Amino acid sequence: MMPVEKERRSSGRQDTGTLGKAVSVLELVALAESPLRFTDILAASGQPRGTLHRQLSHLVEEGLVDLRPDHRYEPGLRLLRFASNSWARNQFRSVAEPHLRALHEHTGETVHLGILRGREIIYLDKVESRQAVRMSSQIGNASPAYCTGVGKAALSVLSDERLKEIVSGIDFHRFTPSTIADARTLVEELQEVRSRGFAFDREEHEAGICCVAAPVFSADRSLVGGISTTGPAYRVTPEQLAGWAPLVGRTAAAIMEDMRARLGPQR
Amino acid sequence: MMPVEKERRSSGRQDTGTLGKAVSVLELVALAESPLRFTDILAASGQPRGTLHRQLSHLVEEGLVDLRPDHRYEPGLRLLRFASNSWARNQFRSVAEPHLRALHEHTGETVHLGILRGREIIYLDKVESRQAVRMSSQIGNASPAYCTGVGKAALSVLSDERLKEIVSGIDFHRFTPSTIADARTLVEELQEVRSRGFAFDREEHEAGICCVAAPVFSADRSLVGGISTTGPAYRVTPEQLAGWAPLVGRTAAAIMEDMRARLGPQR
DNA sequence: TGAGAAATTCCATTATGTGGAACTGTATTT
DNA sequence: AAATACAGTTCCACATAATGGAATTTCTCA
Repeated sequence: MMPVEKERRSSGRQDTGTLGKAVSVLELVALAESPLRFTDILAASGQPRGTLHRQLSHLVEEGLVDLRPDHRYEPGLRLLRFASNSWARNQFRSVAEPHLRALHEHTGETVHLGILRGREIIYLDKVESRQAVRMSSQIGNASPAYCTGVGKAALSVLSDERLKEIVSGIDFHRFTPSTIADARTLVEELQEVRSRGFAFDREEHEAGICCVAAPVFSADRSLVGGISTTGPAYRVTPEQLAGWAPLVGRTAAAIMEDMRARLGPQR
Repeated sequence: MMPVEKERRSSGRQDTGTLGKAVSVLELVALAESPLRFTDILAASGQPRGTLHRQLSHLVEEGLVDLRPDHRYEPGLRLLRFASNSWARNQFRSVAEPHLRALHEHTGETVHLGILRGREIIYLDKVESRQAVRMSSQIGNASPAYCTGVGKAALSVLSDERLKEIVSGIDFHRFTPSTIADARTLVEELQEVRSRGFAFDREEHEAGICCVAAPVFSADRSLVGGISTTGPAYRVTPEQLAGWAPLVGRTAAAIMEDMRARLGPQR
């Protein structure tokens, strides 16, 4: 017998045993562009047939995944239920909400709230310039931190140690000609963001989209994120963005003030 | 040794093994009013210490649950990410959306889209009368089918067989004086809904809130739900509701028409 | 600073998940 | 209509990974 060494997962994933594998499968289904067939998941997951079949059965049984009559798997409604509560009760988000509205009133442009998770920014809230788009497609979406305004603002308040750890793991990708595409440039940029107190995104993630962002963080910096005002490049000039910066900064400060008041100073 | 018979879970839950237990714990955390301590979860879950601790560690590791510095567990951001995609890509919802808007334009009141899952209605979308409340606390929320307009509309299009199965499992609870509180009354009411084609909710779930709802379902009725127009009792008279009924019915028909066109007639 | 509560770690035991292979059902081709 | 290929499901000997009682560490607040 020679168990040698069980092939280690490429990403630095710890061992979360059976659950981890099931969640990988769930992720595959949840983030897929369209409902997947068993075979598709089989190929993508690298799991053996029998195992995958049981995993999916259990996920379906639990309502996390739905199996349609045409044998395609799609995310289940129970996910929505879980997320709905966590969103509604998220303290970060609920504290920030009125401030985001106010910021939107002043600027007339779209306002975002995002939070750093690993190397990604997850958008927690959004106030759109156009009318009611309830749970916008953006909420819950993730974007790389290194090329978004909110992301750079968030990164800028991390300790050098944590920052180094994160930056070293970034897989840079040029979304547009102005995307920052290497660690050195990013760190330099973040130095500037630190001294300025806010970050710009000049079409670094999406062509034609710019923003100003300011960091928001809990007292112990265990929660790090940011807010931003975003607009189309043709309408929002660099001067305009710079003009909004102080307001965005004050809004961020007000949110942190409120957080401290509500959550107590320990965090 | 006498393993006798492993205590069967009270609710008709199948065996989903390790995953099922982990999901129960996740649900506990996700649906809790506020972040829970380890001990709270321990008591609520009935799991042994060591086991629960590992389960939570794994959930945290996977990002489904967050452990705050004060040793309290709260739902993790990854849930949001999963749900965001499933919501945005949900075909039922996306087909219905423009129709919901139109219905809202005509009535001026809040419009809901809900889907039946077991004995509950899960709200998939909402167009509010007042200004932008993006992902309202309602979206993703669940309410009992038997006392909501959307729920009764959905139940009314089920086969007698499926209906019987569901009704027999309902745990009736009087939310208001007018809540239907027994199976017989419910079935009678559903007969009426069937012949009328739409359902009313006259303050049966929440005092002061009424609605008219019409069923929406896929061709094979594997997906069953409904749409409704809701308003406060003081403003929305029974006559007003009845007046809206045909419009709500036509909207539901239009949604089903679109679904058939987009998903093909098989479903 | 100490007592008590809460959280975390440990580890022998065994229940549970694993995965290769066989099987069944359903399209597609000749 | 028979043959072929492909997708989905079931099975079961085996080994891994979950279990849970108890010991240990860490927090909390008199």
